Amino acid sequence: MVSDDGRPLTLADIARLAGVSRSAASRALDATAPVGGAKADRVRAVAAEYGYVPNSWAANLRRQRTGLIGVVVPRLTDTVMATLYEAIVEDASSRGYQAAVVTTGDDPRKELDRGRALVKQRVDGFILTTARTDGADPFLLELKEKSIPHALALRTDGGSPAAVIDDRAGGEMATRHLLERGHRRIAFIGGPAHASSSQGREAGFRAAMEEWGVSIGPGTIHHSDFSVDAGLEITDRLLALAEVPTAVFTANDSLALGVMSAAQRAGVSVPDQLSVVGFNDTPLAARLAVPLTSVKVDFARIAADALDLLLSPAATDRPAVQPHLVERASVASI
Amino acid sequence: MVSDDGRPLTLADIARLAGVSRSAASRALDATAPVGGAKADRVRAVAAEYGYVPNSWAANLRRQRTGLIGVVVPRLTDTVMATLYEAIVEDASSRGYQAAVVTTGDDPRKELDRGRALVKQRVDGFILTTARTDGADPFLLELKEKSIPHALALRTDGGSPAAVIDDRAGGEMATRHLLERGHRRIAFIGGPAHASSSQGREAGFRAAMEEWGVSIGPGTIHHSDFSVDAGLEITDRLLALAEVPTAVFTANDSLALGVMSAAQRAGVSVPDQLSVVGFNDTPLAARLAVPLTSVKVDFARIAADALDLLLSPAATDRPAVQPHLVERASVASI
DNA sequence: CTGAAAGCGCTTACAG
DNA sequence: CTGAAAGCGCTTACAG
Repeated sequence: MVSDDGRPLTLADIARLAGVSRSAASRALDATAPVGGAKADRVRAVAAEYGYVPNSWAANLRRQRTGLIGVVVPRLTDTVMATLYEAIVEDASSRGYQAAVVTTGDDPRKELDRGRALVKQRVDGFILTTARTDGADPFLLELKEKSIPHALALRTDGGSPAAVIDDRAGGEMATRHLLERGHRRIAFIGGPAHASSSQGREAGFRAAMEEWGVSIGPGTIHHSDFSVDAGLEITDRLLALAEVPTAVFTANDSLALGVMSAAQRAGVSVPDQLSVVGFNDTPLAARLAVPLTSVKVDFARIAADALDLLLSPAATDRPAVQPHLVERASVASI
Repeated sequence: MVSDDGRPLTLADIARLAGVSRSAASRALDATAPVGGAKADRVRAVAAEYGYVPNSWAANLRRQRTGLIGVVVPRLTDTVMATLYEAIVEDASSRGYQAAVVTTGDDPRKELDRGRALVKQRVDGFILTTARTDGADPFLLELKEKSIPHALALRTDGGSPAAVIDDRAGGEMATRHLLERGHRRIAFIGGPAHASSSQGREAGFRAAMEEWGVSIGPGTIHHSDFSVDAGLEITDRLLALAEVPTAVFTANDSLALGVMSAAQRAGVSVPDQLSVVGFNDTPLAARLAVPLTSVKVDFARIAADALDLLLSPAATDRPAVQPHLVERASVASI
């Protein structure tokens, strides 16, 4: 594994041990186009015997790349982002890449600063979950302008390659589920207005309501920042309406959690007086006092699609990943 | 920022532009021991003007280091781990290091595999949150055996350098708080028996109970895997005891969440019939239907201490970080 | 303080 | 298929 002085073996060591030149050793060990021949076999045998691992930083220096992928997320304390990043790290690793993350706290200024720092670290490309449809995303604009490879995940800006969920289908299935259970006064709580994910889920909500010929009540559509606090606050307002909704569909599970907390604080029983459907099916959903019905998403698939888009020059946009509804106890029939 | 061909400027470019040798340019730009003189000033002016950023991978290759720190955590979907990792990334970045994370899912086999993969990537050192006091930690043993630099965070194995919380003090303050509110039948739910964090919190619990001359009831001390599910399940057992506890102190917030969910499912009111105190004060604690009283921890401090231990050759063990109690609505007086 | 030279560990035209 | 040579972008003894 290591030579006498405790340092890792180098290609030169392997070449010497196999009795070939460094060039031949390098070519024999090249994973993409391994060369044949007796000498090459000997090199591979020696490398395996000594557990030789190429110094990928040196190789990348020569190849003029870094093997590093920059990942930009709002925060890692959001379970969705943590799940996605874990999946990216794992998948990237299997493709011979490393992933480096920066968090933006939803601050475009911070995103620009920290994203640029990663550019200076010479990452080979970026995966962003921070895309906006309003164009107010300075870092993404900079990537485009400088032609730095990038792919979007979970959210799209309408232009760049993006690995996304079929948000509209998810919104439809959640809303239909509530309609089928007899609900008619259904509220929707979305995320930020510039997030395509929230837009799609809202579009699905509206489509299902229209399909069933149910009108959307006044004061029952809200937007937010995807936080528990927003769910708490908006629910207080919903419960104060003249016609209180009997159900709420939220664009993520954090909002749903806020809805349920606010309902409980107000003495409103879930699901008897208020049904709730979330989105993402985060691990906590199943473990709440009242287990949450939620739209489940395959984040490993999203991660794989985003890496494909980034790393395969020929990759075209992937079909949106299909979510599905996981029914639990937070929805009652009326 | 870039030369005509679109590639980043190199040290050679800066040297040429400043009319000095590459050696002189390199020394002028060396952050640790910047050299004086008129030429050096000129180099710095030119570098600033063109926004030159050294290729740190090339520098590290020459310096025989990578500037990469490996971070090993059970999972990133645990808010505590996500918070700590975010803090490590940020702090490491300000010291000129990158952080690469691997997750183990609490599986020593996976930890060994993925940790070794990071060793092969030639990281300069490791920060682990997976230490055990029972010695059954093959990857940590390997790091010690091969003298690979490492520091522990949140948990100690009793030997390696470790940045930890004063868990015992935290356990004492949580338990005293319950005792002061009149509780006597207090249960404790810890984490894994091999986790020093859990051991310390339990020791604090026992010390406070003894200090107040209160005996610990049968069946009221439990260990777990720190999960919500464990909190749910153990609470079911606590509620079935002949003498049901009036309060529970849990070694983390996930367990506390499980306790509260199980209580609500069983129709037991928190805090009227059951008081709960958690540990870590994760963001969710304040946003639950019944806001959770919890022991707050400064994770940024832990991250900084761990990096100090890893990177400063002269660093001695830091004093354990002092937690403090955040009182909310989950504790009632009796 | 300065420059010429060597070298970190690798890959890749080039000529055979 | 193979080897000798050049070079990725940097740092650091060495001699002045």
